Amino acid sequence: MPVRAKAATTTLGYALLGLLAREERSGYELTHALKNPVGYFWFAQHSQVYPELARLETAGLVAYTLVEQSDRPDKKVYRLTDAGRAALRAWLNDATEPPRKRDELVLKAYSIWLADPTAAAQMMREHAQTHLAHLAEFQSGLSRLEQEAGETLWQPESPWFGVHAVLRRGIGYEREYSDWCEWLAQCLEGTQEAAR
Amino acid sequence: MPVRAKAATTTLGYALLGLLAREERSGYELTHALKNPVGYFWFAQHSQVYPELARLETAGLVAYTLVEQSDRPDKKVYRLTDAGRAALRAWLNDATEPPRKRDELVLKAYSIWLADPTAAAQMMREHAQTHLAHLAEFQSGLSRLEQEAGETLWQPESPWFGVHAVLRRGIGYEREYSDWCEWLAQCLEGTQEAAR
DNA sequence: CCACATTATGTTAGTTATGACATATGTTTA
DNA sequence: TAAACATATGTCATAACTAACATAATGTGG
Repeated sequence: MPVRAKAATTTLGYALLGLLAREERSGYELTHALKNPVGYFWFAQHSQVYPELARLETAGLVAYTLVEQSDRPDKKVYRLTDAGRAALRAWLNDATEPPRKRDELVLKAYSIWLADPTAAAQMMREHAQTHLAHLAEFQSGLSRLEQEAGETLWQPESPWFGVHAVLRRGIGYEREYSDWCEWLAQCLEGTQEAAR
Repeated sequence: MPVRAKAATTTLGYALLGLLAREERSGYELTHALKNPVGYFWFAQHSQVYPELARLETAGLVAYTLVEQSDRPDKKVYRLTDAGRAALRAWLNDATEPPRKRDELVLKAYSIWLADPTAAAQMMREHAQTHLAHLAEFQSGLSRLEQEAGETLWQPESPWFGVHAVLRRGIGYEREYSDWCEWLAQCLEGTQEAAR
């Protein structure tokens, strides 16, 4: 059974290492990569990314090369060191706590009996739409991945496999979320017979 | 379209108000209530609850009565004020951002191509079990609710309806999560033909 | 009888995360 | 021509959150 060892960095640090394990990137690029699809399950703003990169560098887990640019501001391109790769691998073996979720909409659902049912139903319908839109994004991401990666997206040693796994999670999550919103909307409208 | 108004308190504050809208509770009881089922989507420790209650009291959203006990330490029993109920209702109409998820296991999945597939598969199987256990808890919670609440759990004006909604979300979430873990484990073991 | 758990309420130090401020260059759009 | 946008890297004040410290009464099990 894996044991939770003393961490070499924060979880955000491992997120950055996981990105750099695939290719070299600047802080700016890492910040943008912390959107779709990884960032959909771990996110940060540049104000967190830059200091974290500095810490990772001090810890010897990443190194950077200053790239001078004439047309744009210069940038620091970071890469994973051997120590960084080892730390990332070690983290994968550590025990992981199930996520502690904080979801304001579910919290509102708990008090929804105090709200106007018609307005609440409309609100839930809007959220259903939002999550359907996210679902569509993930699904088209998976389609693109199938084009790009082919069979390698099923091979556990391939970096594409990691993207595949995250996209699958996103697809399941968004589908379930949107179904729940829709179910709740129907209950609120009193057309819940169909939903039972 | 609902607009995000200036908040009267933090989200944790609304969680506490939502609990107090149902019945009077002490800080200690609120902390424990911030487990199943509400707390499964919003949690806090007592070190956050007590100061937040003090702030809510200063803001006039809750009031308390000191209950002296001989066999146990005295306690402060908090109740919702009219202003508190109004603030809670107003919050329900505010726009809600979709939750920004932070899930370390999904983050690990992104880098899982660097791990030993056999060990990783075992890890995912353990997580599948954890989420199946949570699923069972939610399902038995729903069964108990059906006994207690009867038809009222389908009525949008009933406090039970809020519990019902949260439990439904929990059931869907945990089922989906556990399915994903299982799917990923099969992929890692190379028995993914069944999973495609 | 000692250790531990439960009830009960707080504080404090530290970490993590957010939103705004700050600066600089070049390109595109209205 | 002015404004907005993209690239690029940082800082800072505050807010939110965690883990540990602190206290105190009673009940329970070994």
